Amino acid sequence: MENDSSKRGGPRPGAGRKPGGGLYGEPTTVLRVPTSQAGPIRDFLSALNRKRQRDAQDNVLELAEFVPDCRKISLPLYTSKVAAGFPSPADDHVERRLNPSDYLVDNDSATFFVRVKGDSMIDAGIFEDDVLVIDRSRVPQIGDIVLAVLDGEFTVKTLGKSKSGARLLPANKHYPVIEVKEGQSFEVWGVVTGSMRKFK
Amino acid sequence: MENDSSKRGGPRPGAGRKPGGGLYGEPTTVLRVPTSQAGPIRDFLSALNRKRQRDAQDNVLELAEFVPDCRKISLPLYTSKVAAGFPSPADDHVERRLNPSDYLVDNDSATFFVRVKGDSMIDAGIFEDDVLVIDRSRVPQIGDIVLAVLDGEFTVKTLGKSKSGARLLPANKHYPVIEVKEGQSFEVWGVVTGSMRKFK
DNA sequence: TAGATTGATTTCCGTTACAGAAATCAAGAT
DNA sequence: ATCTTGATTTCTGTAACGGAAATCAATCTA
Repeated sequence: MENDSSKRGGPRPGAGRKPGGGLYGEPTTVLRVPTSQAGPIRDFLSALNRKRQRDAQDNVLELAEFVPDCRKISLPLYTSKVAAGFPSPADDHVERRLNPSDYLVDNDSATFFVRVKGDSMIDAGIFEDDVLVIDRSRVPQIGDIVLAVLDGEFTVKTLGKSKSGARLLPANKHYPVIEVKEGQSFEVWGVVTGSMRKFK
Repeated sequence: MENDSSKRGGPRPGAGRKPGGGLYGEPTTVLRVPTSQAGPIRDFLSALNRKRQRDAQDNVLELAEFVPDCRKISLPLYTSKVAAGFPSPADDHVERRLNPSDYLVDNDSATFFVRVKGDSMIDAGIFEDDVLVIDRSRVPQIGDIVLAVLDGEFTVKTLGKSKSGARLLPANKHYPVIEVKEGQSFEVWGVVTGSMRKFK
């Protein structure tokens, strides 16, 4: 201010923005919301404001847009109840079909099964008494679950690699990693391509 | 702490709550909202969370009908202990021959399949993308894993019992037990008798 | 041995604090 | 009569804070 004797401006007690003079015309509250919902909530508040401007005397707005979508799963096979209460193979809604043999076996002349003993692969979802599908024609890769023979003993483990050769990784923290050492006979007999289990 | 020589506790680098471990399972943002809308927005977020919990328990992805083998295969099932040599069809260690459909399906006309999503039954060895064998003709018992419909939503859980009726037990400690309440529509559509999985 | 306890660690969430923007005031200038 | 001006007051988005909640693994207990 160059002119120190300016007589403009000055104290105006009671001046200042009046309450309700903001964007929403009412007091505000700070809320923490999931980041994914911040945008939608902002959009909603914008829309609410636009509606309030349009309906100056009527500012009722339902939060209908924000009711969670409770759509049911739409499964054509079973959304209608047939008379007996159970769908039948002849039901017109059938869309998917499955045969376990076709699903599990790619190359039947190179496939056999092994029943599992123990829990060393439990974290990979392979439980005691599961039946594993073994495909001899598959080329084993690092990370594959394989049927291996180490010193004449069969074992099912994840194939790993170490500096000196192969290792067999259990999927259960209570079991040690098996390092294949010099002088040991080691062979991969097939790759586990699937598994099946009976519950009852 | 009266005993200064306690040896419990202590530094654990890397301990601490993991990201995504909060109420919303995602990062949050602070928003200022009109006070009149704070309640409705809170209600919305609560409802959204409840829906997310329901969705997480909803582990049925798709259904499929059983179809018989078009070409019957019968492949060897070996014991896991074969002393030496490559297993052969004449090998004494062949436990028996096995067809996956015969192994998994007891009652053709009452069987269908469900593909699973999520991890709510992971401790029962039911992983994402597993295909479950559902037998409609089985009478469900307490302790059975069942395909149930609760308020129009399919879910696979262990059937439990409470004082007031049924409950559905997840096999994952991170999921709550589902209590079936008065007024809810609840039905068991079949018993899980088996499962299968493709690894590759 | 399995499960509980413990002190430390890390993230989360509701609230408070902060600071610049926005709106308002009336005396003085044009 | 209208515009300008420095001061005043409220508003709004974001930063900061602090206790709660969840997690960790060494140690203890049954």
